[in-house]
Amino acid sequence: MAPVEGTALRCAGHAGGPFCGLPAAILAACDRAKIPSSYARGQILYQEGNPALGVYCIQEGLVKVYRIGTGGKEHILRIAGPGDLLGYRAILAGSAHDHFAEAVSESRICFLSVDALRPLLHRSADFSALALRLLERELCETERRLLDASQRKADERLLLFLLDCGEKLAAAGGTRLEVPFTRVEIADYIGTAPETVIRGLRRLCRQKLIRVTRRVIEIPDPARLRRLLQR
Amino acid sequence: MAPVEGTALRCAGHAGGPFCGLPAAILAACDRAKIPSSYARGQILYQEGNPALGVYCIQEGLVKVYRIGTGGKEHILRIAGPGDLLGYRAILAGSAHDHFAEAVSESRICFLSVDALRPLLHRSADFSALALRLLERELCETERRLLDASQRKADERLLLFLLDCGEKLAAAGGTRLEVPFTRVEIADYIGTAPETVIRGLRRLCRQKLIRVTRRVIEIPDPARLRRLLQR
DNA sequence: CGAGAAGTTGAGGGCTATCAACAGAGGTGG
DNA sequence: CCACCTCTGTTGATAGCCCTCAACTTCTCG
Repeated sequence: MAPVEGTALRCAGHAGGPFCGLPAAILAACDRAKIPSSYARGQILYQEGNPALGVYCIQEGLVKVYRIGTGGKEHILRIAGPGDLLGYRAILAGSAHDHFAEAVSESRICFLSVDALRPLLHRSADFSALALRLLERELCETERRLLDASQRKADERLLLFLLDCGEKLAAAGGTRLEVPFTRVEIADYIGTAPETVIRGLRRLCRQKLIRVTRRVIEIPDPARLRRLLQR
Repeated sequence: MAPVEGTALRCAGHAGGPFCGLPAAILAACDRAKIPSSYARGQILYQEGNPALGVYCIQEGLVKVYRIGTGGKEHILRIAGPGDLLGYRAILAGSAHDHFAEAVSESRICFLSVDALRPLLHRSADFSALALRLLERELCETERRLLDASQRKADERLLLFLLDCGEKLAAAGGTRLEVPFTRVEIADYIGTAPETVIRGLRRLCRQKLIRVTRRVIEIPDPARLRRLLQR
């Protein structure tokens, strides 16, 4: 891919980003229309029921995407990181948002209003292809999680969470993770009780597989953890 | 929608079918290309790893879509019925199938080869819109199941299965279901053990909420079951 | 410093997986 | 037609995972 100047591309973070492959003209248009802003931990991007005003492209930070289930319990559908695009589904479906999006760490996020996007949407088949790619990826991811939720024990799901987090946070290759999630949030993500998360972490500690100090988790040997999940 | 003659439309089963909304010319082309055939219970439409040869449109019968999880255990991702389209995801992604599709009851299913489809695919934006709708629907459904898998007890998931089955099978409004699934398959769908399914059914029987004789399940008052799930 | 949130630990119990044994149905071959 | 076999369904017993509750500690922030 030719190196195209413009922050829309930089928003995507890297070559694998969502906008990768779009024509330069469209990238430039997006670039002009985008509104960058900062979010603190706990700030809401949008809520269930909100009308879809545009899409959000994460430049830096992590965002939790969740629903409220039975009994007001939060369920985290997905954790979005740099390069991920949020809020596009409601626009595709022409409906209101059906989930919440909330920053879990200090984040820099660009907003692209639907008004600015609409003319491009209708003019270019590239956007359909983009949307298809995004949906497909999200669907694969969700199906994988459904399988894990059905067939894995809580401890294994915790392991999966740690490894996933490792990939999202330590793209640099480091094994020391500053996990921005509370124990309750981890529990809401893997579908268990916070106490179970704590005891799971403790067990892994005792087995010298990880080291935990507050929100910092070190994974000396990720490959070893992955091996535990094989069988 | 104007009534368009052609079996492609009839394949879709009803006005809400997947092809609904496509131009008549495309429908006619699909109609010419389709190959109808019959499947017995247990017959495989395609397997994980198979190259994507085309799409399957279910005219009659039920098909289970599943993966093999840890320890060779089957996990049913979805149950497809009349009007549902299968196998299109591998074509969109340009990859091999990543799951299995198998008839669970006597079925009539039309096959549309990718070769016949390809020229249409590239020529028409309608197909993108169709694919987006299908993916979106599938994703919503999967997310709902993920939530249920994480937050509902096995008995509640059984209830959800029965109600879903009711909708799929008894479109005529009847409350008497000829469920084509074995207890093991029900267990694989809701993510539990077959014994748990059996005991759940028995408990519902004792509470006079359903009547079970072999594979026939009667639900006198679906609304009452649904109310149990509210809280 | 105080209050509230987050994290931790222990005890208890319910849900559910697992194992084992058996009953019934359906299909096959003699 | 019957014997046999296999697959499915069923039941009971047992064990273990994990949820719930409650108390307590630690951290954070005004």
